[in-house]
Amino acid sequence: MAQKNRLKYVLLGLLKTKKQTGYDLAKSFDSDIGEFWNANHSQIYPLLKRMEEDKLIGHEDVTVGQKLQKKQYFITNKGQKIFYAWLKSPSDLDNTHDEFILKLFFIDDAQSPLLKPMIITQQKYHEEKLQQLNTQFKQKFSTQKKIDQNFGHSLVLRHAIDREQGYSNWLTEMLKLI
Amino acid sequence: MAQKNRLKYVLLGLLKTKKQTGYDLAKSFDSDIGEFWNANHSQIYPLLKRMEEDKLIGHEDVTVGQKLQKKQYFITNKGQKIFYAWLKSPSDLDNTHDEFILKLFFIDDAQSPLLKPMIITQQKYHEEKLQQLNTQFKQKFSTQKKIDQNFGHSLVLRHAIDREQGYSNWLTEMLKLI
DNA sequence: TCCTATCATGTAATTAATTACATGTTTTAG
DNA sequence: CTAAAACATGTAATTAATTACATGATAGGA
Repeated sequence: MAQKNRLKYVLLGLLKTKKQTGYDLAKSFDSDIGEFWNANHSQIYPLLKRMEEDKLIGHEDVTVGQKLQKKQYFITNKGQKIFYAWLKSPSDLDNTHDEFILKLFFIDDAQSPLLKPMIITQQKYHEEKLQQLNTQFKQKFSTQKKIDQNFGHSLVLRHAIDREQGYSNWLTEMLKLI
Repeated sequence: MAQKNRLKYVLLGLLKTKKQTGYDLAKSFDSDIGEFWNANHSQIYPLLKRMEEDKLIGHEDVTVGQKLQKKQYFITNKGQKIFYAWLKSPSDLDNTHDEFILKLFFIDDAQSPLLKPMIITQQKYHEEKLQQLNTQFKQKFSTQKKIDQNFGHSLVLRHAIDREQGYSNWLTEMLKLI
């Protein structure tokens, strides 16, 4: 993919809640937000530098222990402005790149022997995912208070669960069809 | 995004059914396959050249009218082989880049005034999409025969419809919640 | 006959994103 | 005390993908 650069907004959104280092930001993609967005540190560090040049963020140097230098990034007013402008702007949806769907497209013949094993493998994968997401939801949103304080996050996780459930159902339906 | 290069397999898959020019292949992404995969001619032409060097495809020159030179590409045995190897290989799913979901993630407060207009805009979009997909399905798969001959394609379209329906339902649920 | 849409094929410049390379510090568990 | 895991920050090389640049032919309708 070229351009769009929505990662910029992700970083601003993460910095909106609290000051963080590039390392902290990179870690966010391993857990919660990683469910639907990804980035590695080698993309994040240079982007932070550019964003600082554009005055969307700033940083203060923090020394840990004897020598370790950390950069605590924070969002600026300008950063907040463009973040909220983005939030209010119309969203567009990239088409999903689901490799299984792509493969399926090329199976012309309903009787193809390839079909069944493909579906079963995929089903296993999505069922695991579904379970994992359900566990995650229970852990993160055990109380109504937690839901209210991270409302968007809870909606997004609920959506991911719905999506996986739908996928799973569709796969089951397919197995019946063939 | 960098690498994966599944476009290679898409082109092979398209050439599997019939000989085509780069132009024809590029057009495929405007219609059916474009629902879930994209590519433009400036990516396709160089890739075809590379694929020919790798002996996955070949071409014959066709002259139309007085001077127009077309290149009719066809798949080779080697191309068929790696295509079917790919079909049988395990699939992985890139995470979806849904900008609306991303924005939602950053709405912490259930009472945020941003929420409602965001959802309504999105709902309109997905309902249009759903209608459009339903029309497409009726047009393409009006008879059982047509379904049987393009089985994978029909499953994929059905999946896209399910997905949109699920998305729509989820948006409706959200509106009730807030 | 002329004009426009579609057919047809490329290259260049730029950006996004992944993988690999590179280095050093601090904390924690055994 | 020591080793490993986690913290912390960068750069380089490569590939994927988009947008823009560039050119020309053919078919069909007005």
